[in-house]
Amino acid sequence: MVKITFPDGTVREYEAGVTGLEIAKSISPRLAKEVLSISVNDETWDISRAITSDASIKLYKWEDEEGKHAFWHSSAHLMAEALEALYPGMKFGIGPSIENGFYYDVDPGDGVVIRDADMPKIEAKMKELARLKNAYQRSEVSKAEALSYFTEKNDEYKLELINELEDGTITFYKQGEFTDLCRGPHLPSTSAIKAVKVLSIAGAYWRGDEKRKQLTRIYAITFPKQKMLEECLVKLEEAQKRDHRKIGKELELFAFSQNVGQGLPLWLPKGAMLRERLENFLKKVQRKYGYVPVITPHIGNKQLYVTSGHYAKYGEDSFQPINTPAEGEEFLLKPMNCPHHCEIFKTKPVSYRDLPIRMAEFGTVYRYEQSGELHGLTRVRGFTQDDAHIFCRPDQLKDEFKKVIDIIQYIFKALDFKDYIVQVSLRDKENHEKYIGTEENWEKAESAIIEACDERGMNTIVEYGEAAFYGPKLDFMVRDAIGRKWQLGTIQVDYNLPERFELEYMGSDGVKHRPVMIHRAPFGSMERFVAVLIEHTAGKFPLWLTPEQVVVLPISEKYNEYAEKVSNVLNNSDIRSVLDDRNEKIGRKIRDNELKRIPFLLIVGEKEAETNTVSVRKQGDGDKGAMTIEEFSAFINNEVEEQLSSIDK
RNA sequence: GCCGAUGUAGCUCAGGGGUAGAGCGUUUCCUUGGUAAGGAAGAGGUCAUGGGUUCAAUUCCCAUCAUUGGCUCCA
Repeated sequence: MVKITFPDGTVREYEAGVTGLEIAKSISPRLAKEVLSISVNDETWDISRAITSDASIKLYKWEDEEGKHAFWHSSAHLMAEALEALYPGMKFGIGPSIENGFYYDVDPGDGVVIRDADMPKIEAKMKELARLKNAYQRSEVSKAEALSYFTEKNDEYKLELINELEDGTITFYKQGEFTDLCRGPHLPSTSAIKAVKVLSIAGAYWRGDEKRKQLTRIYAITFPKQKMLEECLVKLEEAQKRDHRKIGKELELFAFSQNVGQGLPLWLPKGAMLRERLENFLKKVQRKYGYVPVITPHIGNKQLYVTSGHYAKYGEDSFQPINTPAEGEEFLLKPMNCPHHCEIFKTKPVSYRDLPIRMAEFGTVYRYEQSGELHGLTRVRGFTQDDAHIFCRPDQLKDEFKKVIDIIQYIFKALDFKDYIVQVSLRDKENHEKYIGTEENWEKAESAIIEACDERGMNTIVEYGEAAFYGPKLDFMVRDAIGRKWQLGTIQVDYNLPERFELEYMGSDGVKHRPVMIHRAPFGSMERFVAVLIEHTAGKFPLWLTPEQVVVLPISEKYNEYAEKVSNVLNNSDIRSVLDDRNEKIGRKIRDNELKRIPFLLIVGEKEAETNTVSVRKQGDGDKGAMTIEEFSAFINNEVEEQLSSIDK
């Protein structure tokens, strides 16, 4: 007998060799139907694997990440089996489960290309194989056996993986005709896989290394029920409707032109209005925090970036230098603002009493991003950073850092970004070539960030190797509509640029000292921030931000004059109002303006003109009754006021 | 940059070896209306660009450019 301890602490006895599935059966038939994997002493196992000694266990269902993982990982093997059947001789890389489904990286052999058009074929084969209800059979193999199996199969990718494993830890899983190197766990059989969708096909470098061969990555998702697949597809479709590229076009916020160049966004009037309001909002916050505005040119002498170290690191990712024919000087379109700000710091002697100096600039920068990386407004070649550099004394660093955290959290709260990830990006200690500066300064910078986060009680994740080349960062990441993570706000501690630019201040001791720099951008880039904002709000911006707050709709042409008067009165009291005097019926005007996500529609006809009132219609909420123009104007201004003041609470 | 996909009217898209279609929008006219699409008529396209195959290419092939799903990169 073995003693099995459950998560709630209860202990039950079972025959030695009992499986997870049998334990589930002993609890309830329903659980037995739903259980997908099990953890045995914190190791995840197949539910069909025999437990031979006392253990603490936890059973996982679809609702648990571990359960989904087993399901999708098993599905990846099923897909591999299907691919092997369809493309004999195919070689396999890795096939993990991911957040939403799974993929398999495969090498179909020279000259064989798997195209989008092949996706239905793969899907059909997977369904056909799943119906065979083959069991996933686990076996422990020696390294020699493992190597010989894949040597026979001529699969160099698997051989590479096996060579990195230790003998005695290697397991194979086999279902039907397909055997794979795998740690598991897997489902008992393929029978649970009822719904299959191959989602996309893409290239992916073997082991993520662009110098190595590019394999074909096939993304797919599976479910235990057909209905779940349908729901998932509907969700994907809904998410696509929030795509900022689509809404940006619909609402006339921004555009791209081939004649201007790829990755160079054009802000249309409404988008520019939105962005301007965001900028003004941040400027106001920054004034409160003691920032001073600076303005620097769009180009700078190449030497500036050689000094900063950016040129050595990113010279190739910059637009090529502009030459002055007479002097033969080289200028770069500025890829970042910090060197310019360092030069501002140097314009006069600085005393320790002057610090911290907080220089802020909405600085437009240009980077020659790889063409395959460009994406709507989230990844562009010309963008505006809400940049600032704080020059401070070492003893002020942590406090300044915390204040920047406060600003970013304030901004995110104001725009209702609740789900964000705060990432501490540290250096990869193994990889010295990636970074500049002394060990000592890196230690200081990294601990300053970690301590500041602790003192602000922040929930952070730590990533090694994600630091900037000159210093560690704290990054605020937000997901877009289709689940991709984007870095928005960022705070970076930098001991290196002050060194390179020989920045100094006079200390209280009468000796010159080196200041520390904090680079920070709460929005990150205006372009990316607006993109994510569009996707979060689906284009329904908060009243205080939206380019058009009110549209006045006359019932017929007879009331155009009154409607225009209403609109003018509102505009004069700082409400952004426009007139829709098209020759259309009222129903049509309401529909069109609702689709444009206008927060308030004012319907005016005979009644309203006689009584100096407006009929108010709130977006998505229908008729709200009549008000006088003054009442409405006060109401809107009050709403805006309240929205903004509620952020402070 | 690499692998795949896409490129037809302002927008969303259909079509297909014999030089093109729908819906929406736009223009004009009719209509003057009460809370999510009033009616009619018209304009609008070197079918991304450049080559090739063919009697004939927007359609097939190749290249380029742009967009796009990923990979790599991201100061």
